[in-house]
Amino acid sequence: MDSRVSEDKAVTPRGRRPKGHGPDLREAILDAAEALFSRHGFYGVTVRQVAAEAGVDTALIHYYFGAKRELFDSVFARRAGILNEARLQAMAAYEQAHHGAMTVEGVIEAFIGPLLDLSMTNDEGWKNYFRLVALVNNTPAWGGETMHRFFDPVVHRLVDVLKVIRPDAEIRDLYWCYQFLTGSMMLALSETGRIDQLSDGLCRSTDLDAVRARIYAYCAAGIERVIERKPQP
Amino acid sequence: MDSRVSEDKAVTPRGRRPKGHGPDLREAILDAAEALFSRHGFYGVTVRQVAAEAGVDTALIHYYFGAKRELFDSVFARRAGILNEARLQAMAAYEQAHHGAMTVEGVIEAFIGPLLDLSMTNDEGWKNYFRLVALVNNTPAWGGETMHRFFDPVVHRLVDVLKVIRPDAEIRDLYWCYQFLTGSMMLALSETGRIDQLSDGLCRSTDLDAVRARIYAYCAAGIERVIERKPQP
DNA sequence: GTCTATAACTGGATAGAC
DNA sequence: GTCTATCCAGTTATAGAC
Repeated sequence: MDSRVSEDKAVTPRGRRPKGHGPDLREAILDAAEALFSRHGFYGVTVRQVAAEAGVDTALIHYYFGAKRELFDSVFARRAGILNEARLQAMAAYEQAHHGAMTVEGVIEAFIGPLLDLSMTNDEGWKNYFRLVALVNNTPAWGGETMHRFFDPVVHRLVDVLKVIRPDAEIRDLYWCYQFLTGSMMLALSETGRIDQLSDGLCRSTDLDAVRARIYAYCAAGIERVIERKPQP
Repeated sequence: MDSRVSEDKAVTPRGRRPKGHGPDLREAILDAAEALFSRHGFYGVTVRQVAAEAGVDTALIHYYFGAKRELFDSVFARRAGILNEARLQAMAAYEQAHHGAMTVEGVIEAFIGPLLDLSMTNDEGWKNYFRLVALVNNTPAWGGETMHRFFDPVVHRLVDVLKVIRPDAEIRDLYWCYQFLTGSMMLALSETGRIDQLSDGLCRSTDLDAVRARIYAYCAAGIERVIERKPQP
């Protein structure tokens, strides 16, 4: 790293890493923002609240990230890469291990499994992140475009693999099935507490083992039935 | 209905009907609020914006509905009754017409169909309303509780009927399947435009006929497979 | 890098005229 | 019922001290 910054815009170091002191404040801010945005949405959170939660001053947030919207984008982008990598790897591993004998359910497991794994990590941040993605996913205003920017490649990968297993499947069916699947998956990962009240405590939305035990079969069966019936023209 | 209101709190007529002049401003305000809240969420909309959209003054909104939150609740409650009524009726009709020969897919159609029907009405308001419900449905902070207050009875009805058709089914499986189903359904009804970009125009999220042609089969197959496999203890 | 202070503005809500 | 005018709490964002 060159110590002389010469003269390329020496104004504000937006997006710059902090020097390297003990507790990384930049990450702390992102964690706090992630937790709050995921529960109340972009407009439901103030920069002040994020600052309070992170134990820093509001000015510092603007110093690191610029405007509030840029902070939000940074939160969204932070884990997207890791997530995509994990999913692509899981799908590649499944293909390698089972090529010639791949099943729809197997592919679905490779596609959804990593999300459940990450959500069950000690890192509570992943739960918040998935809540955030779910929230963005059904934000009509700008959600579609955002999802598109970050997550399309993995989905195309899924569709491609399904097409390999079921060559007769109509592509449009696969896209619609993906949409059904992602709706179920995102709601489950949001852990909204709805099922707890609905079932009067019989099911708990935090019980991701229960989700895992059912969602692969549920989605796979749905996909199979849709692609196996000739759709009416 | 008694015409004499005697003396019960003659302060502000919150929640009162307007006298009976030409264009019903109260409804216009609700329509505007519905459209805006459904796209930007509660915090993403200002009372001023609602007023502008409805062509009225902000003061009038407070006159009719009180605080902003009460306006939101009024929007949410307005169509809930009609919707629940339509769904209960569709399910009852299905039961009557097919008792003895009910299928999972038939029940699911009775459960989901009315939403698609209403969304395809000329009344654009229903589309906004479903977007709003979807948004509330995965709002971790207070969404679960709100859904619970308004929509639990229809869901219990669905679960009961499914239990009749498949007496061996575990109740917990049915609740989880309902959650998967509602995630798919709400996302589809939100028409976020995501699938349009994802599929590069091959599918359009506004194409509810395409949704209808697939979602019944998808959900029914999912439910059947989940309840037919013995879950591991 | 981090904090203090504050500028500049937007929001919800109401009082009171008509 | 409806609008005008306004209050004031709370917000983003920045300038500048340390």
